[in-house]
Amino acid sequence: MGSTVSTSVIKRLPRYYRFLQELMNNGITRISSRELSEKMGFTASQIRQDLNCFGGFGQQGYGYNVSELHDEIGKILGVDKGYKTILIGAGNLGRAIATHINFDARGCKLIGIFDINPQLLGVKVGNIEIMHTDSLARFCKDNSPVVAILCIPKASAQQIADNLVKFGIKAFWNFSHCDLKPTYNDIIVENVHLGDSLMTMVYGVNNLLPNKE
Amino acid sequence: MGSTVSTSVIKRLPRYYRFLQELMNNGITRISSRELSEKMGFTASQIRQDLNCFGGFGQQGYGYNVSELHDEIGKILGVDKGYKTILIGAGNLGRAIATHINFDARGCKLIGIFDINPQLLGVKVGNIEIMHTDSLARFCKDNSPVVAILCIPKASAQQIADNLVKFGIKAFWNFSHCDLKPTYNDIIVENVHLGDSLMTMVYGVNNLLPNKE
DNA sequence: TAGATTGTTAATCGATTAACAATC
DNA sequence: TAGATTGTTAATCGATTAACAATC
Repeated sequence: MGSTVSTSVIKRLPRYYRFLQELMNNGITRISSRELSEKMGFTASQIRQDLNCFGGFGQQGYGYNVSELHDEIGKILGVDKGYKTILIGAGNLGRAIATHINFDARGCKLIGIFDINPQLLGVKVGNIEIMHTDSLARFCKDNSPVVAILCIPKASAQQIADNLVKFGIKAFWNFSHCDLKPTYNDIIVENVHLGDSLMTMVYGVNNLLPNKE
Repeated sequence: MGSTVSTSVIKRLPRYYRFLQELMNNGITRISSRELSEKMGFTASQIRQDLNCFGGFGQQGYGYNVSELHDEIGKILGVDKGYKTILIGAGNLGRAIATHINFDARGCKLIGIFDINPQLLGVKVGNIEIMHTDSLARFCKDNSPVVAILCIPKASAQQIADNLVKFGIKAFWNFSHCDLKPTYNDIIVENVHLGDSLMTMVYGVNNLLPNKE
């Protein structure tokens, strides 16, 4: 239960989950850590090490049952939990996230979208009507969402996050251009810095290409 | 030049860059590794260690000059390079990326957007007209883009990437739901797995909340 | 049974932190 | 000069890899 698994391992779990899904789709029912390692680019040792953080899912002399392992990892990740989720900020990025992400397959259920811009009120994104940020408190009281996705400018992000914690939000998926510091303990924060990711890539290019200057 | 800096360090550079920008905006001209460590949540040791991978930017007894350090890191990252960039896939996510990201401030210059859907031809995203994927070869010949952003379904991602490499693309910012394996060497790939990020967060929630079952 | 492959312990490697001499 | 803080080396910590006994 509570025994903490390192975040390095956790971050690899979704990747295992994806590859196992792929294998299932290809009708492969059984795989050894060595075969999986070749497909995924991890070492077989690491795969066995990782999986054994959660239990012995394999069988000596046989390997792993693909769909069984897939389901186990899904359970560990919580893909079937359907945590009630709201999205704040229905700009370009917010609307894209709302429509592009398969929340249901990843343990979330999108139940509300909010924006501060009155012009967006009632506009539909997927099958959800955008509501005004003013109605957040009421909505949270009535529906008890657990996860909040922040697609708002960094200036307002911290303050809105603080409020949301008061409204009972337990986790943030944060696309705002800042590092959230939740005021309270036991709040999960996953910061997504797309700009940082792009700059990392640019560093790579910059150090790959011969400088022409 | 070529002396390799670990990716752990590289991935922290954009974060330094952001915080230093923030400090500049607040009119702070000078900072010690200890002060910076408190703001950023790294240890002072790590900050000095990181920066010294690239040179001695500080001064004993004084600390670091904020704007100088900011500019040095910017130069290391290549934020002023303006690498010509194209975006493939003008769906919800593609259009959001095109409009939401400040490419110019991150070493990229978005010069073309492509989609396979004929209905999108000529539609403007920002100030760029969507072109058909069929014209990619021609466009690359004429304009020599270096970076490609992939916002296309995973089924077609690998094949399009292979083609783009033939057209001279040197780096991918990949939002497709797959891990790109570029066929050639010396190609930079930055995979962004938004779904994985969400699942990591869900794992956190799942292991934080008391299971009610 | 013999062969294969796991689960798990031990060895290695790399990254982070601590310490301190150099120096502004 | 004395105080502060870097640059850098050494110590620690954690994560990855290798090895192998257990076992299917």
